[in-house]
Order: sequence, then structure tokens, then C-alpha cells
Amino acid sequence: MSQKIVSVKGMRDLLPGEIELWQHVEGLARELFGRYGYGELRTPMVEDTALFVRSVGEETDIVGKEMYTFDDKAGRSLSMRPEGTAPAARAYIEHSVATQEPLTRWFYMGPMFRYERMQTGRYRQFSQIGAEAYGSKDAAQDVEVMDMVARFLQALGLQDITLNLNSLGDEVCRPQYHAKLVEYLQAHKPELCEDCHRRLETNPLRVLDCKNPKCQAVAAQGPSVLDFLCEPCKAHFDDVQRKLTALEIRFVVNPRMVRGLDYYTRTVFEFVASHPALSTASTVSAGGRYDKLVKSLGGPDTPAVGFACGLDRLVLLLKESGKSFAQVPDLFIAAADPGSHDAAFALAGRLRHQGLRVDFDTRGGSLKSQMKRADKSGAHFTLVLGELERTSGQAKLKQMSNGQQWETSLEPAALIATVRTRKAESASGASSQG
RNA sequence: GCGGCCAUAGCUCAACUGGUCAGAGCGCCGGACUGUGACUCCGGAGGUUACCGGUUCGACCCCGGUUGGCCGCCCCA
Repeated sequence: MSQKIVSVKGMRDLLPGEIELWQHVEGLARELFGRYGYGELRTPMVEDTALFVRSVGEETDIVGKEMYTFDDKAGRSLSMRPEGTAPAARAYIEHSVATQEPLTRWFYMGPMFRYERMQTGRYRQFSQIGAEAYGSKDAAQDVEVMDMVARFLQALGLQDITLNLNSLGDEVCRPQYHAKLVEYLQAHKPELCEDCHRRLETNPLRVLDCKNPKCQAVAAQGPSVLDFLCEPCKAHFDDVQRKLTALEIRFVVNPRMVRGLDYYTRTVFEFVASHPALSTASTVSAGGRYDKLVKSLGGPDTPAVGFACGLDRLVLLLKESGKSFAQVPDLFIAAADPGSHDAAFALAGRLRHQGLRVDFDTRGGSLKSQMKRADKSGAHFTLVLGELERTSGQAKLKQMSNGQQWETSLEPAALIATVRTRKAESASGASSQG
């Protein structure tokens, strides 16, 4: 077999039949986020490599080994974006948005790229929907973002979602906690697993969410971030919880939850789904506050908070729910004989011009094959156009679900009216039965 | 990056310990039903058994490599 070219490992095609699920999720996000006052942002898929090194963190796995990095023809080091927060912050600074709009709210959606091993709900090209709010340090902003995610997941009909909440403190209190934690972990080093010995050197916080039972036992006895929060951070964290409660958003404080990216301060959160189909990909959305990021990238000192949802995982859950979002034609037009093919095609065109969803087999073929095609298309109605109809200007409209037929005029406006009326009637009839 | 499992038609899968085993169902196309789909019946197309090499008289089956997939670890959405 000559080598056929297939899609690159970890990247896939989305064909009609599946794409509708994606469109549904994306449409819901646009509508909902717009309702909260967020405007859509689109940034390039490729950025200066330095942007991610400086924001995400040089020592993180994402930057250290998962980025698609290459030199362009001028020798610039570019990287496919591995996440959306850094590009958004870059755009925020580049366009001096802060001077125009002190409180800025953006959302984005699109593909991200990370070179890693494939697994359930994990691809090398994956999609995220996220939002960022710049300019407010009030806990209300943290809660607005979490509320938005919660409503989003709820609107998708997803069940068994838990919101985990934690605070990582700020530049004042985090170093103190960090030092205490390292001291504690060093003392218990013999009880930790091999991986954690390494984590102790690279990122001690990660020991806290190691899945090894022995490590968990050690972590459970260790110092909690929450005991080390400075007054302002503690007040903020309390405020966040109070405001979440006021909005009736349930959450679980998890003092051992950490983040893989360096830029987070204070509030961090994760929405975790318990559906078995997700396996180890149960975190469906994650985010937090990053008050120092904008400044560290050369912008004005601007507090910010945001989140990202893994779209692939949401779609996976939606698929499991078995819901269908397929778009089917209102009407299929079949030509009874080859001599009517042109007339049928013209009629289909006129109806489409006026907004009707019409399918027609441009290949022609026997009436039977066209009827099969009509059935397969899922069209609500089929109209057979032949010599009789062309001379009389009248035709039969057949409802595919039950075979019932009605006489209708071929005049487009009248035909469309008939289709719409019959469709509405059958829809209400079906719903009143269910 | 590490470990385990796997790879047969478009899809889901068969083929005793290597010897007519390259098949079924679904899907697709056509016919029975010469102006009406679904149900039923009949027929047809479609695979050098992922790729490369090896062992053997003989390989879908055994061995090695490559590529790809699934699962776990790492990490993450």
C-alpha cells in the first residue's frame, strides 16, 4: 500500500455529525459569556516563545517539554500557544487597553497545542474556552468568573460537577509557606515516593497532590497554605467564599490543590466532573487569580482573574449524554423523472433563497434512490416533482415521519408557509405526547 | 519521557494448536416495487489481514523493527 497521509498524531478531524456538538458548546459559551459582559478576543495561534517562558514559567512542564517551538525563516523563536491566558495578557498590554477600559472582560475559544502523550480527553491539539477579567481585585470578580463557569457547565446539562477552591496567597505570604512546607517535607523525605523526591527539588507544592497514599498521608499532616495567608489574602479568600455562598454556588475548600502554571496568586479553582468516561481527565475547567502577570509582562500593575475550560472534555461528556444537535433539512425535493430534474433543482434554489433548509440530489437518479436519500437526510418533508406537478402547479408534500401527505402549491411563498405550518404542528403534536 | 495492551472491509468484530479462513453483521450501491423512503427478500461493490523485515514447505496467526491506537504514570484542560 502506498503510504497514505493521515492526520498528525494527537490531532483530529471533526466531521459533520460530531461538529454539531462543538457548535452547540461554543454557541452556548458566546451567548452566556456575552450576558456577563465579556467580549470575544481572538489572538494568533503562534506567539513569540519568550511570552510563554516568561508567563507560564520556565520550569513548568508546559514550557519545559510540551511546547511546539520552532524558528521561522528570519530566525525568530516562535511557539504554538499552549494556553490562552498569556496571549490575552499580551494583547491587553499591546493595545493599552487599561487606559481605555479600566475593567476589561474578555473570553476566547480556540485550539491550543501541547506535545504530550495521548490519553482520554487529551490531545496535542485541543480546544479551550476561557475568559479573563482585568482590573478588579475585588472578590466579586473571582466569584463572577466562577459563577459564569458554573452556569456554563449547568447549561450544558452536566451533572456531578464539584468546585474545588483554594488560595495560594501572594508574594508576601507564599514564600513563608513555601519555606515551611519544604522544611516539613525534607523532614519526612524518607516517607515520600521517588517522584516526590524529585518534586521536592523542582516544585514542592506538587507533592501536595501526589496520588501516592503515603505521600498523601504526609501531605495531610503538613502545614496548610490557609494557615499562612497574610491578612489581606485571608480577607480576600473569606470574601470569595462569602460571595459564592450568596450566589448559592457550592464549593469545597481543598488546601492541597495547586496549579501547574507559575502565574497564579490567591484564588485558584477547579471544576471536576465525576463521569467515568473522563477517566483521569476529570478536571473540566480550571482557573484562578493572577495579579502579577500583566505587570511581569511589562504592562501596568493590573489584577486579573480567569479560567479555561477543556472543550474536548466537555464535548466528550455531552456525547455521553446522547443528546443530538443534528441539523436536518426542512424539505427534500425529488424529481420524478429526468425531465423534471432542472425544474426540481430550480425550485430547491428558490426555496433556499427564501430561507428554507432544502436538500436535493444533484446527481439525479431513480425516484426510489432519491426517496432513500430523503429518508437518510432526515428531512421533515419530501416533495416529488414530476410532469404532473409542473403542469398543475400543485404537488404533494409528504411527512417522512408518518407518510402523511398534503396537497400544496408549488409557488415558493405558499409552499414555505405549508412546510412551516405542518412542521410546527407535528412538533407540537410530538411534544404533547411526550 | 516511562510502563502495559492492541492493529483483519467505511464501522463493529470472526477465522481450532501457523495448512481453501480471508468471513459475518451494519453501512453503501442496485433489484423485487417501471411516481414515493423506513420493514422484508435477493444481488453487488469493497481488504496485497497497518507498514518493513525474519523464521517456515507454508504466516492474519510465530519473532524483530517502524508507525498508529487504547490504558496507566508524569503532567495537565
